[in-house]
Amino acid sequence: MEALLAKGVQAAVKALYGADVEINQVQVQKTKKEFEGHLTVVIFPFVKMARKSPEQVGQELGAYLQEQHPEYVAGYNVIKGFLNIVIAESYWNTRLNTITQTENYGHRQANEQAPLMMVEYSSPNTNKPLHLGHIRNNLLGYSISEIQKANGWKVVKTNIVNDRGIHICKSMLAWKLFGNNETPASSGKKGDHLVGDYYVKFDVEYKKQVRQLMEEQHMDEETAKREAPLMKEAQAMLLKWEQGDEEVRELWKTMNQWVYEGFDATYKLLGVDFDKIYYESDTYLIGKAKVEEGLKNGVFYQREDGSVWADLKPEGLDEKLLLRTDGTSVYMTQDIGTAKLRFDDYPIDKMVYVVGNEQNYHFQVLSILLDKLGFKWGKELVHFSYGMVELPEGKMKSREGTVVDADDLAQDMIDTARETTQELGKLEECSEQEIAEVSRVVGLGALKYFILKVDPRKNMLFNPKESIDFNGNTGPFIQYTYARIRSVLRKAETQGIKAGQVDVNVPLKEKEIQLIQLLGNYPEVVREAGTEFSPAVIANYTYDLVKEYNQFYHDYTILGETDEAVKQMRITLSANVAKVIKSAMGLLGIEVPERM
RNA sequence: GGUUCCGUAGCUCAGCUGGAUAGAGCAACGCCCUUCUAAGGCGUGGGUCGAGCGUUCGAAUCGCUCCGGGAUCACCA
Repeated sequence: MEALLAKGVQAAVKALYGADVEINQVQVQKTKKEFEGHLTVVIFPFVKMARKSPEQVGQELGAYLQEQHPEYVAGYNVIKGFLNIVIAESYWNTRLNTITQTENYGHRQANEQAPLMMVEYSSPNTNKPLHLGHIRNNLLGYSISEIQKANGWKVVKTNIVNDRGIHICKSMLAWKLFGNNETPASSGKKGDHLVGDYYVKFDVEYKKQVRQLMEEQHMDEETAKREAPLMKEAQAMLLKWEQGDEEVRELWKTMNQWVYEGFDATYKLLGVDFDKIYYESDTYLIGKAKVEEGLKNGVFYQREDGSVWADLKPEGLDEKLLLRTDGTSVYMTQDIGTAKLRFDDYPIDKMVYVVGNEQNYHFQVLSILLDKLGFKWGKELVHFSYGMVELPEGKMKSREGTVVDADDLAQDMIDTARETTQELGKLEECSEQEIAEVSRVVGLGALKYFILKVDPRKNMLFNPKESIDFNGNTGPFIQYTYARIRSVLRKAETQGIKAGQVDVNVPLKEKEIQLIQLLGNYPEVVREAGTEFSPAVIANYTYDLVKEYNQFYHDYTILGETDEAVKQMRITLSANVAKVIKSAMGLLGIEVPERM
């Protein structure tokens, strides 16, 4: 609609003033509520070429448009430098009919030739359970994948598990020393939590040793940290792992397996999934090989101590280490290896890394290095950089026990949803199974919406003391509206009325036009969410739509309407709002209930 | 210190490719269920858009300076 009007204005300016204007110079926006009209043309850009007052130009353009396009321009008014256009009712009804007919409205389906986007997200360490920060990562990763699919990309969701290194050895060692063969089965603990507990146990015992060494042997802190027997043992274990020591590898496999089972449960609870999972233990050697290849080709250089570096000073950055003196790999080396493996596995056109903004520098460097190594998508890789989740006290710190555990939080939300459901007396005649399902959907909806509605780039605050809301600009508010519409539609169906084509001449209330206009914007919103990499765009749009619908729902009766054509239109309008809510929430990974 | 992101109502956030008197939600107070789900709707109060200068017909939005905060600049991942 906006585009159509913009074109009309462009032609009008040409006809009236003989001036050529670029289409993007024509500013068409939604008319503010206080004024009459639906779309507004800003006319300041044309006053110079017309050499008339803004008022006059507005009048002339309005008159011209109405004369040339009576099929959609029903009227106009000019206030200051703004030309407000009233769009014809028949146009809106036609628009509604088009939306009703469109399959997968707002989505562009990928075809065979569609480009392939790989989205890496989650990427956990196997030494501790997922926390709130991971929740944001997982929700963003899943949602942006869905959004890009809706924009016509083929998407491969991937996860790189950091399954090796000193941190896992710490958990393994602590378990060996203090674990008494505890297993998830024997203790009933979730595997990732169990392993995480031993990681904490290591830290506690290690600190004791450090303190002891400082007090009894008068070491300074640095030395004590290095000399503590536990640390030395962990390092020895890592070495054994690298050498493929059977016993160490066996324990490593067992404990990682526990963690994976735990992660899988969390992923399932959150409703996120992956098409392909990579493990760093499989990719780090490939990274080393790739770096050595780069060394041979003169892309990198070696220092006298044997370490390998990339010189990024020409790019305005510093030098970057890629292989240590002892030849072992670092984080960057592993990411290069993973990239190589992925490149071999898939015809990747665009690579997206969903990783926190604390790693902006890392990805700036990675992009340059991949490009230097000849990965065609290296230069164009997207670091979907998102802000931290902060607590009122600041950053979450596992050592201070301030991390918000992912499983606990999700479960709390579901429990709260259930309590609220009971307090409000909803679902009283439903089965336990149905209540549990609605509680799950609503609780998770509240959590997901809370996270996804804020601009991903920004840091966000989570206050555990003030639990996540279920009223206002929230997931449940949107879900509730959906359930309400579904309820009306069910009743309509028992009366034998279904959504369908509406009479083009049916009269429309302003609120109804507003809704059709909002529905009409959906495809553009999906597109913007894709190019901006922002699920928040979808969330905020849906909130606006739902808010508008609730006002309509409050002000007008649907089933009680006596004019059959109007009734039909309202049912169709409602059905389309429900359709878009469900679609939009789907892009956020949020389910919608039939009743709540 | 270099780089970079951020600063909008008491709180959490929209708005930022310049456009009309800066919007929501929460919290506070008041009203609306014999009518399709009140997890809803309506209303009241609450703002030097961190500060200043500049560009412009027009600046929360663009540029510069400053103030305040975060991240990062590891032979950690």
